[in-house]
Amino acid sequence: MATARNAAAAAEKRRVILDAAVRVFARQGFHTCRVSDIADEAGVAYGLVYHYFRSKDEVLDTLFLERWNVMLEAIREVDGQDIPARRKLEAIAAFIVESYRHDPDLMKVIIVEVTRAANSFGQTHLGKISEAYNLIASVVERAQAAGEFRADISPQFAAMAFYGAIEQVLTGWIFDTLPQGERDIDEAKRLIVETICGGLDRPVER
Amino acid sequence: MATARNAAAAAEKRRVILDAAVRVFARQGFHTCRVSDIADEAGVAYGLVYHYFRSKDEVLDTLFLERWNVMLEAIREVDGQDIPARRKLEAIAAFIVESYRHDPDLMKVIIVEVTRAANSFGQTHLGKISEAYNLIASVVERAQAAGEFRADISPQFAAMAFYGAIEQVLTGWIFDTLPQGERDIDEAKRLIVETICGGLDRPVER
DNA sequence: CCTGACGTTGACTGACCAGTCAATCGCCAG
DNA sequence: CTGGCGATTGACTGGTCAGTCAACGTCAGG
Repeated sequence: MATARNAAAAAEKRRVILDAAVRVFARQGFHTCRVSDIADEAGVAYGLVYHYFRSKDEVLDTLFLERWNVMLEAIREVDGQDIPARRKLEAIAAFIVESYRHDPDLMKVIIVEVTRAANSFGQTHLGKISEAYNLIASVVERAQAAGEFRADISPQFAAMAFYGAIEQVLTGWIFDTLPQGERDIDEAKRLIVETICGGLDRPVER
Repeated sequence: MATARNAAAAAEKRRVILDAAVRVFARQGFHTCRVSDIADEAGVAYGLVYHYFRSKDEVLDTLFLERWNVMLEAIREVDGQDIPARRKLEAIAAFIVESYRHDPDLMKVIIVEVTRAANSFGQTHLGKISEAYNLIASVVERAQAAGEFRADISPQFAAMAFYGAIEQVLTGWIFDTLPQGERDIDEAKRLIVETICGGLDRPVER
């Protein structure tokens, strides 16, 4: 049983390092922190980080991919349900917002260091990031075909607006430009979808 | 007249360095490039960059502030006009889109290295950046008071969605995630406002 | 108890680069 | 022609870190 026990212990150590990295990246930023900061935070020797990861970059890559894949999976799951498109967008927005509520540090790292860092890591993961845009775009496209959404706005474009609005709101929370009480966070789920689907215009009476 | 001629020449040299920096930052990114790259691109000795700027950071700060202030001024000017709110948002979107068309490299640098780099330079310029959000929010707020826009979406929030959508579209162009023919760029101005104001929902018949 | 494989350590190295500075240049006024 | 001042040059320095590696610890299986 030695191997199994070791493998489990090794996986745990790896996790400890990843979790420490999230805190350090969130606090200091990826470029500003040193690998030794991660090791210190994890309570582990400098070299051990290189035992579990090939490079500092790989630590961030791992964090990003782990979480992003979960999100893509969630979007696909929502997309498969037989509900109105607007409900789908609500579910997607809710998932992302809840991800933030559940682990703000991790979301901060992913958004600030990868998603919005289109130059450095965003470049590397452009493909993965685009997958999310494309999934959203296809939700919109099918909604247009079904007559749920107006057809004169390109789905790609609508996806950008939708995702852009979400990311901007999270960024607002991350950098304290927007209030982030429990109430505000719940309210945001509604507002995002309401803004993008309903629009700002005062509706002609119903 | 020595002083005057020198002053003009000095201002020109400074400009040459700034313009070179835009190209280098756009091509390689701020963190990845060396100060010597800027000097080379400008056809100037390394040390001269430090004659005109205190630091590498100051070069980027200057580029950002120069352009951002022009934009804030433009938004204020639009806001002062006596036109419907929707027209104001159209004008703001058009201004930003045209800024991109006119100098994509500069806009790329500002968005990628400052606006979206909320960790490094974004932090420094958070105040300036927020000014833009606040101006947009106040356009929305007054439109709500006047009954032009529905009142159940917070102006701050609407501003985030609006600005977020624009930035996401520019980012799409910058990283070739969205098509950027002349037609697409013109179309974008309309689509951004149409999406945010009109919403994605198929309108109940008019 | 021994052995060897693997987890763990942290001092060290090599590369890189921002910013400095002493030396030179070029232009103008007197 | 000359003195002087600001523009210009680029070699050099100091500090920083990512990544390496040789040594040490631990533990399971023989």
